[in-house]
Amino acid sequence: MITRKTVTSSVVDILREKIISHEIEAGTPLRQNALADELNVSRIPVREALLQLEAEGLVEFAPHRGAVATRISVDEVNELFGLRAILECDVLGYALAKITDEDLEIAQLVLKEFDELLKPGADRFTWGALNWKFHRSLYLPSGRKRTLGLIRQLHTNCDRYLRIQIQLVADFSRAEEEHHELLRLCWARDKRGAKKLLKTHILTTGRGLIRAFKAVP
Amino acid sequence: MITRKTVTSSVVDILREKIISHEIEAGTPLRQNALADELNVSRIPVREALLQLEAEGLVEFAPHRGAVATRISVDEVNELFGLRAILECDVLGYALAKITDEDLEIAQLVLKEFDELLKPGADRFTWGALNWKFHRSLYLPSGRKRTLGLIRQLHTNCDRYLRIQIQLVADFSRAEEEHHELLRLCWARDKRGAKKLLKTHILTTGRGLIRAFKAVP
DNA sequence: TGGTGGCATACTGTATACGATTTTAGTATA
DNA sequence: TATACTAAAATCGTATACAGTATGCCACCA
Repeated sequence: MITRKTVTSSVVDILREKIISHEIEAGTPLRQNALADELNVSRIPVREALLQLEAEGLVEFAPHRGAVATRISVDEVNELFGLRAILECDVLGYALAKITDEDLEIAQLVLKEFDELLKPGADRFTWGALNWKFHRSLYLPSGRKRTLGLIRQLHTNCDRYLRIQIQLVADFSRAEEEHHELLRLCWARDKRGAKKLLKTHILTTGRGLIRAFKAVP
Repeated sequence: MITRKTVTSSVVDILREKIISHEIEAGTPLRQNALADELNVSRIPVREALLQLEAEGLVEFAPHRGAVATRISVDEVNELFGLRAILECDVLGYALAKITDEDLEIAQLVLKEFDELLKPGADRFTWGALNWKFHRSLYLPSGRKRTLGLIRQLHTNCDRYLRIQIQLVADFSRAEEEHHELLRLCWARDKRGAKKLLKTHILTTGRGLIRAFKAVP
């Protein structure tokens, strides 16, 4: 099965990555012509990509003034992690009711990839993608597509700010430990314990980010 | 302050209304040419409108096959109302901590509009919009923009299915009573009571809808 | 010198045109 | 009769072209 990719979808991916990685800084106006020239495409796919990114919350449009990479406040970071905590704990509850051993083994494999990442010299920029992959593997059995869609968006937005703090290495390894513990609780089908841990897992990450955020405004 | 409207945004509004009102039925392929001719615009704004509606969950795109009005399952209705219950209760908690008497008076006014609506002969199709207006007025003081955005989308999606059941008149007046009671609890700043009522308010509406849904598949 | 109005420029929004892909209908073959 | 293949039509995706709107600069006036 080959997957056909439209130009627009490629542009979406490229721009999303550039925004998440802060190659495009928050507040930067996104000139359609410039982006089109840079990517060797016409303005139409660029426009359509920007519209999709607006839906994801990464850019904002103003009529006749174009798109701007959104600038986010501390309050909003707080809100994002709060939403994640609520929605992810909820969906985890549904997932644990149905989760199979095979599902858990898949999650285990993702954690293996994580271990690689923590070795020195590894590309830490894939951390966000891998983090999402792990979390998603636990939520997928719930079958709650809408919720998963919302959570995915929240992760994308959170990643933008997680990447600011490279100094969060310590936090990464803490997260890693919590992931292992979380998976253990899932194997035990301990719904209450897993939800509780997940909540603090998400909220402490958020708080750590906000602390670092305030230090370097 | 005049509000400039682009063609695209008008098309979004028109198509959204058509989908919510079931003038465009679920599963219908949305031909870009046909829509463009019908609305006397070119295909570009139609495409861009469809992209936005995809983000709202009202249509789905398949590459080179175009957009289709999404068909929703009972499970998904269930999920939507579940999400509403969680998110709205959460945001109501934050809102009640800050809500002022002026905010509450605004909400009161919206309820007045509601009373008009329940009189015989009134246009029941604006019910969904008004319902959202009331709920929003209670949540707005929270200042949680992201959450409000998500909830708005959920309301739009729920409306599509609420409108199927015109026979839900009884349910409408029940909802109306609950709105008054909810507002009363907000005046009293009874956070726990308000959240509890809101939860059952949303979930019973959802369950009623699903019952009716199963009766007429 | 400070402010207002008008023009030039840059950029966005929309239309039109073209090329690519999918679907469909028809024909040939097993 | 059913299936595989081919050609044509329909539809989508993208490029190019034009029109409308915002922004900045400069002349002009108080």
